[in-house]
Amino acid sequence: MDAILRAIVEPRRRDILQLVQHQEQTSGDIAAHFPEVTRPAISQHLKVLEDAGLLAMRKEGTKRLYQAVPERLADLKRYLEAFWDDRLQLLAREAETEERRSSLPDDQRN
Amino acid sequence: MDAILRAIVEPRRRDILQLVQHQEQTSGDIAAHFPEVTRPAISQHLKVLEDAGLLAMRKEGTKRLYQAVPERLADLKRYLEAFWDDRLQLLAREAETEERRSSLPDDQRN
DNA sequence: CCGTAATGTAAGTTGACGCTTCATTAAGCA
DNA sequence: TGCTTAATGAAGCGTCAACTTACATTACGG
Repeated sequence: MDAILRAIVEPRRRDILQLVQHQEQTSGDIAAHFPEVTRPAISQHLKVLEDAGLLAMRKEGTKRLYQAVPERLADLKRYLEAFWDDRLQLLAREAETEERRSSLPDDQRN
Repeated sequence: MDAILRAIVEPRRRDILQLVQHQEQTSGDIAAHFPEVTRPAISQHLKVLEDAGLLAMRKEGTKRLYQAVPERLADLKRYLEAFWDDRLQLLAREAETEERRSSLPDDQRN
């Protein structure tokens, strides 16, 4: 999950995700949308996105076609929903560090 | 929006956000939950979160009380909804870089 | 085979950032 | 005023990641 978050934080990678969200694109096509950086840079971004499971790749001759994997974005969406909606993680961490806090003067009301 | 995304990518900052999501906490209280790092480190994280608008601070004597700003998280939520649900941004970028692609040999089918 | 096109990999540079230590501000209190 | 507590500021360090240039791989077409 951390990998997904790190992947989509980079603005360039978000742009790439947008590009291949609804149709396959070759590495070259994608790179052509970003004249400000070189092709290897795009290649590296594609690798990060693929490793995070956000992109699927299939070869066609010497070309490589990339496309978004919507399920992974759904995973992220679910994670964030949980993040801002429930306090289970908070409680978990509370219990985890409870003992260390016993030296504190206040905030012992739970 | 980029600031918000960068802020929540750091796992420690997500933990901090959880801590102050439903109740105010002093800087010291927050730092006490993270014995693995020093207080200045937490201070710096708090500053990043505050700059991103995710945290509100109020002084009380020598203490500083922090609390999450739910509206900012809502902003992020809306942004992500738009991100994976519509292709407006894709179309915008297409139009933006259309001219540069005219030198390419392929992919001229739209 | 050999050349060329499409792409990825390797190595190195640079800037950002999370962290530590040390110093500083600010408030409360004798 | 001067001491203590709560907290940030500043300088410096190490690591990571995004980028570039140069090289390697893979597949097709003569």
